[in-house]
Amino acid sequence: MTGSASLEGHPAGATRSGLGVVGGQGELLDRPTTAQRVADVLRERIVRGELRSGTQFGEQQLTAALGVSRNTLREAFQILIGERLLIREPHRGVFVRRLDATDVRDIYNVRRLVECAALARPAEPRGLVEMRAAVRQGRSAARRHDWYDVGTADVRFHVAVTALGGSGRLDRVMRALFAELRLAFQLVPDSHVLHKPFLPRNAEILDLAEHCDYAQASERLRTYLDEAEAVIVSAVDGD
Amino acid sequence: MTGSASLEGHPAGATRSGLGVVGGQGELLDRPTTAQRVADVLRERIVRGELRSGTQFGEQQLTAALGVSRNTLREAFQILIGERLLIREPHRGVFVRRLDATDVRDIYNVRRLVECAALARPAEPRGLVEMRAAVRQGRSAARRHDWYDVGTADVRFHVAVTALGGSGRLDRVMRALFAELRLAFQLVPDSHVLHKPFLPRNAEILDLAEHCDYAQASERLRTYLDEAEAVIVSAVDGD
DNA sequence: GCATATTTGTCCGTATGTATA
DNA sequence: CTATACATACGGACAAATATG
Repeated sequence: MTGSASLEGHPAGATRSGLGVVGGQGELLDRPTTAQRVADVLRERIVRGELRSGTQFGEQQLTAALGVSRNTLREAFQILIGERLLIREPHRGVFVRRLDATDVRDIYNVRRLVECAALARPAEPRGLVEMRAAVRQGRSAARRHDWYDVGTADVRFHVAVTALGGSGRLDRVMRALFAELRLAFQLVPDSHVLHKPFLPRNAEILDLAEHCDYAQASERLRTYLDEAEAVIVSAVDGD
Repeated sequence: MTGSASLEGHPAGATRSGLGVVGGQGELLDRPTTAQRVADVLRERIVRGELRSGTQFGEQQLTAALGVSRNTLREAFQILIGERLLIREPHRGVFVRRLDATDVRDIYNVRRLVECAALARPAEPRGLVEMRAAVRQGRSAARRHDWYDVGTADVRFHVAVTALGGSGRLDRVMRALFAELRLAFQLVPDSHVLHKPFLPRNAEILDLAEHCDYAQASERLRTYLDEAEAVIVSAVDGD
């Protein structure tokens, strides 16, 4: 539906690695395998909303479009299923995950627990720098009315908050959760209604953290999350 | 090395589902695919320590031992790589993950953040029941000197603590983390040194939670985690 | 309700590149 | 440096389940 997009011009020969710009998070320092690159491409498309929730991933069609074999494609599926972006219905196929209100509430439960805990402790300067950069990116994107990019900046901000927790594993897990969150964002018809009000809230939270008022920052973040959850849930229910 | 163990007697024909008792956490209500069951079997073996850290998973050998094709096996690999139990070294193969001191510290950073936050709030009765059952199981296993099972009970206890957070996604993520933790347990030569001292600590934490002293319970849990981390890290460094 | 077509699930064979003895 | 072993990736085959007429 979203047109055809080859992975790299499918070089007929096997075991070829094209460019592979994105690279996700890559296990260690490996140049990604084909399945990884396929997963990266599909993840990007899902997150951007080019592949809407519920759309089926026909194996036949995708192998043709991406220029990879069915086996490789299925390996990529397993990666994205593990990240909960895809869901497999046995003998029926894999689909872009469709979130309901319960999912949204669950995601925000995780965020409240993890992010608030991470923010409630003295923040490292590096983390604050990244948060500030995210706030700037968000404002810039809002001026351009690029609401997808506002969402990207928002995610970047909260990834930075998570990083305050000081655990690479937590970062990785939360990054996957934020990808799922993009699926939730798509449930809200007009993105600016969702993102615009929360732009200054991030700035406020950053301000409090910079003034070392971590308790207050954490508290503000909690109400932020409560309200964001309410906006999305109401959009789902009212749909 | 650990002998051969067929998955189900490899029925020659394709698309057969054997028994599949374990079932992990299953996406929804699907009867697991072959790759899922293979992943379940391998995960169990890794967690039990039958497949030690660093051992290579030869595709050729494993396909023969499990009676599945290379494609299916590689799908299972992707699942376990996603759970960080296996690691892929490009063009060399996949290996059981080998944890170092940094990994152990990282795991305990996550645990401190998540578990302490989950425990610091009013606990649901159901959660306490599960925690109590875990304590009982731990004591019983200790009487039998079954230290692996003591470890299982310990994990069960802390899974129950995590469940207090009230998020299915968090549970899932932490379950994977605890599987990784079993890898860390294996770094300590004699398990009873690791597990025995922490048996009464769980009971103490449970007691505090049952008396609704959540702040104190969370605090106790934190020192518990600090000490457990120290024990494992010292075992790694002294190795 | 039944026959048929399509798609998934799984296996096998093979070619190629990479690492290692 | 060559040879060997193995991982990577492709393509084709068939059974089984689901969708379709």
